[in-house]
Amino acid sequence: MARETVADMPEWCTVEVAMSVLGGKWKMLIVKYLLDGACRFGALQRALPGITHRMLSRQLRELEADGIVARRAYAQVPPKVEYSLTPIGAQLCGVSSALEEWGGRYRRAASAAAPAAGRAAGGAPEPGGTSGD
Amino acid sequence: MARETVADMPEWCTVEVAMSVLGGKWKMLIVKYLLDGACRFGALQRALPGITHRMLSRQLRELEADGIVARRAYAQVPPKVEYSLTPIGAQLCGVSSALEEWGGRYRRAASAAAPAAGRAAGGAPEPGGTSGD
DNA sequence: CAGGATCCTGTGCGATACTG
DNA sequence: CAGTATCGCACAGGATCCTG
Repeated sequence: MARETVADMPEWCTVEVAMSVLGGKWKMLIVKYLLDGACRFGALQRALPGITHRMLSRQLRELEADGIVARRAYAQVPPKVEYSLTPIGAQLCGVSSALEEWGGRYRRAASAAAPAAGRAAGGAPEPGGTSGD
Repeated sequence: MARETVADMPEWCTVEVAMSVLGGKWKMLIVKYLLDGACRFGALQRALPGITHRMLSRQLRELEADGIVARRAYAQVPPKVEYSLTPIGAQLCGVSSALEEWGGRYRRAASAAAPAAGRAAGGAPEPGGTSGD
């Protein structure tokens, strides 16, 4: 068992609940994209550069099991499946934008501190500098 | 190499930037706790139920390298080290609260859908139910 | 009290190939 | 076009012991 403990976690760690559902490399990205509107499997894959067919499929199924996304399959000859956010999934809008805003701010700071080297080897984004917005 | 690509990622995925820094099981929890104010290693460990000495140490060092937390060591005989958030780290406040809010809402929904079984085996939090805020 | 080193394990994530 | 099965690696996360 890994993270089937949503309703099982103590009161104090609601963020842990959220992270357990949105954790991983792709979940948030998928959600963020679906916030723009429902779309097909193929469209999603095209939208997530780097994700494999298998991974997208798996993440989608997990999100579905978690009640975040809804799956609508059309009984056609060329299979067509549309994914969309459930109401609770749509409410991730706030999380997504907060993450986006901070991410942008952080990257800006990181770029300012290490214009040509990312931050791999200690290039921390200058704590007391560019972050003053 | 895993995630030393902060300043290296394309424009569209700021959330990926954020997730790469805050991903993992503990980062967000540590940040969330530090948002309450600076505190010592021991206090943090006591505050994070389940985290090991080693893990906390490692996560803290990673967060420090990422410029999220600041470390202040006192040259005393019983070593005393205080951790706090850097300015950019403190700005995670919004992310943290968004996550908390959604997490709470999600758990509420999950509990409503599966009052006695979590959601391990398909207990998704009723898409069209309690989520109507 | 803080933190590093070593060892071990589960699983997240990915490449490829096959099915309907 | 969408989904699944198998295989495999690398890494996140953890237990334990050792140092200043």
